[in-house]
Amino acid sequence: MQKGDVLFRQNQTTSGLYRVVSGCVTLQRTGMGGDTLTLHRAVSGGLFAEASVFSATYHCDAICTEAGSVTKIAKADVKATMQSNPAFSEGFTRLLAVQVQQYRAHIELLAIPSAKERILAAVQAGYFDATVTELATHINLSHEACYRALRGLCDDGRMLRVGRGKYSLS
Amino acid sequence: MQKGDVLFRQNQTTSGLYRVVSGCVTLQRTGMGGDTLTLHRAVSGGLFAEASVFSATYHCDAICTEAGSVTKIAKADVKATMQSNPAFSEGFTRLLAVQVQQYRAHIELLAIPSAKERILAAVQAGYFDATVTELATHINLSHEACYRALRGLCDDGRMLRVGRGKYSLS
DNA sequence: GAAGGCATATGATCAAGATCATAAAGAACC
DNA sequence: GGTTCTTTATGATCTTGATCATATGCCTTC
Repeated sequence: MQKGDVLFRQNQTTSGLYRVVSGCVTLQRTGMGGDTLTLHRAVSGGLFAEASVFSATYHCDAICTEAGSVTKIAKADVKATMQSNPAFSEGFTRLLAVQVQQYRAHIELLAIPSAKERILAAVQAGYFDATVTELATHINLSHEACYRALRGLCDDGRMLRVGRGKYSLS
Repeated sequence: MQKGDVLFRQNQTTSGLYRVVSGCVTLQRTGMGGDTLTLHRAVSGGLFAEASVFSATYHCDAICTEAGSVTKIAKADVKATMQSNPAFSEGFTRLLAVQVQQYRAHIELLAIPSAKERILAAVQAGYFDATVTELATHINLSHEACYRALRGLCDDGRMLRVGRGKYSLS
């Protein structure tokens, strides 16, 4: 899996869910204006497209953003294991429940009007694990606004610039 | 259950999920600034707080916005039934999977920059089933901007004003 | 090493939504 | 009927983030 590779695109028929062995995959949707929106970032050990097990088509694009490898788990296998193994079933359901709550938290984050406060909340929530540009697309900000807000937070003393493109909570 | 009643608040210990028999309940979170954000609206027949089955505490407030009644389903009952009834288990899991996709779609909706386009998308997605004010809190707009955008869409001929506070797609 | 691409960074300008203010219609309550 | 509250609705002003422009550092690739 190389950077830029497309694992699947939205509206494609679902075949199963994926586990990231190494590298990084983002789930994103492309608006009518060509603007991309990051919905999820899966790194080593993470799963993605879990909800596809109950859907006929994928609802977003899966793009590799860091070379590595993934394993696919077929829909049928998941369903069969859910039937036969209650523990797996509960685990899988819990996984989705956690996602529901994460998305709710994310929607709440997006509702924060001020760019600075939004970024601070995002950093505190551990969203900022990649590039600033990536963070920006994740939290509905232009990357310029994102850089400026980070700069502002550093000026306020609420964050620290620890290197080029590297910031941390103070 | 009267209008304004609180079914539960965030951070309270979870006891189970709910089914709305009649009336309406909204799940909302209150920001540090006192601003409220609507995360979900459950009407007759709808469930809410499903994800709480796998969580120790509720992650938002449940407020009655229209008098009616609800039934509570205990966490333990859900878990037990999931163990013994694979069909129920799959159904419940599917419910959460659908929610995950709905939230993703909602996040995508929130990413639409233009107020008019965002509202149009929200109306097409069937979000506009209550008041304009309610819709506004649901899609991260001030209610003033919401009224104005609706007016603009009517002027454009893309929507129709069918009465005071009533609009429909043209 | 040269070239190209991407992330970083900042400045200037502009448009769009937030905010504040005001008012009228409708519903709820006494 | 009168009072109060909410929703609807619109106007004026202001802030803020989007957009456009530009430049540099870093990494990859040839």
